[in-house]
Order: sequence, then C-alpha cells, then structure tokens
Amino acid sequence: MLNKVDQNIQKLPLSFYTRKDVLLIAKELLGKLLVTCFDNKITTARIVETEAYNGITDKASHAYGGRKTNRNRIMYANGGHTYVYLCYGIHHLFNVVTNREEIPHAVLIRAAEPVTGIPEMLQRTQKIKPDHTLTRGPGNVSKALGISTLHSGFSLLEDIIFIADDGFVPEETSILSTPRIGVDYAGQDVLLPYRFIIKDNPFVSGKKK
DNA sequence: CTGACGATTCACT
DNA sequence: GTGAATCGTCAGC
Repeated sequence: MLNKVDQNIQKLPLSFYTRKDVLLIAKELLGKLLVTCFDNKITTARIVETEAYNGITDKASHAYGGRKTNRNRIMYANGGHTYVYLCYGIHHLFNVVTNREEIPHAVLIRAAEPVTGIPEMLQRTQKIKPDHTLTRGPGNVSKALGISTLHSGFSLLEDIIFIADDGFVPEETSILSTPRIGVDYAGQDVLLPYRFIIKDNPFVSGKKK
C-alpha cells in the first residue's frame, strides 16, 4: 500500500528540479515522499496531488507576465527551492520551484498521505486521530508537516525540508490529469490540465466526497 | 497610506 | 452545497 516505507529512501537530486518540463516534474512528484525535520521531529507524507504553474505565460501563476515582487522572487531562483505563500491570510501553501534561474516555474503540493510522524501531525493540526482530512488540501498539508512562510526559500537539498524517492512508483493507469482548482481568475488558462492526482486516493482534494 | 482580493477552509443549512 | 472568515501582499494614489 501507499503508506509502506522502504528503508532506502533517496533524496531527489538537483537535476530532478532543474529540468524544463514542469508538467513532467509535477507528474513525477506523485508517489514521492515529502519530508520535514523541525525540532528533531521528522514527519513524512506521500504526495498524491500536485499542480504545475508554468512560468510567465501562465495566467494562474504568480509570475504571470514576468511579475516579480518581494513575495514571489524565490520563483526566479534555480530549481530545488521551496516557495511558501500565505493565502487568505491564514493558509500556508507549499510549492517547489523548478527549472533554472530566472525561469519561474513551480509545482504546488495540494495533498499528501501521512506516512511517519503522525502524532506530530495530530498535535500541529489539533486533531485527535488521523483521518482523510489531516493532509487533504494544500493548507492542511503545510499545517500537518509544520511548514509555514518562514520556510520559504529553503533548499530541498538540505536536511530540513526535502523530497525523497523510496522506489514507489504509481501505476501509470492510476494517474489522472485534470484542470486546476481555485484559479477561476485565470481566464482560458483555467482549462489547462495542469493538475495531477492519484486516482481514488482519499486524500485527494476536490469537490466530490 | 488605502482599498481590494486571494493557488482555502470550516461551520452550517 | 453555500457563505463567511481574515490579513499579508500589491498597486495605485
């Protein structure tokens, strides 16, 4: 099952993030492990839902039209960095910066399945027992893993926040691509199938269930 | 300095 | 299924 962890986990190398095809990276992040290590507490979750933000031509992206502000400048850094952004004044959204310097691609992690450190996640989210709401939705993923805007700009090659491969590869037939969520302001780009999910996984966010 | 708004969530009907 | 909460960020004055 998805929550089995192999002993040998391998941190993804810089070369994974610096590739040009952000859609491919978003798809390949499905099934990978997102690991955080704060205060000596390790929490791990398997990624089951991602969204790609495709640079300056993507109306849904913060970097649309080459916009560069104090908030989003980390998107213009080299691949392999974190970009954490506060939404609605409350929710911390965790993104992975991809491609090379000056090319602002990013992948939003929208949902994950808890693997290790579940007691810590429960404490952070003030929940009594784990259920499918623990890490469903981008705001909840960050909360459970203890990620906040303070962690924006971190390198995924360090040991604080990183993404690892434990050899798990989702079935090709279990991967679906769909339009993105919550980007109605993006005009025609709303329709782009830039969201990748693992089919039938209870942690995937969205309208149904 | 001011006003408008959001890559969402949760409580409630 | 619907609607309100809530505050940092950004653009404009």
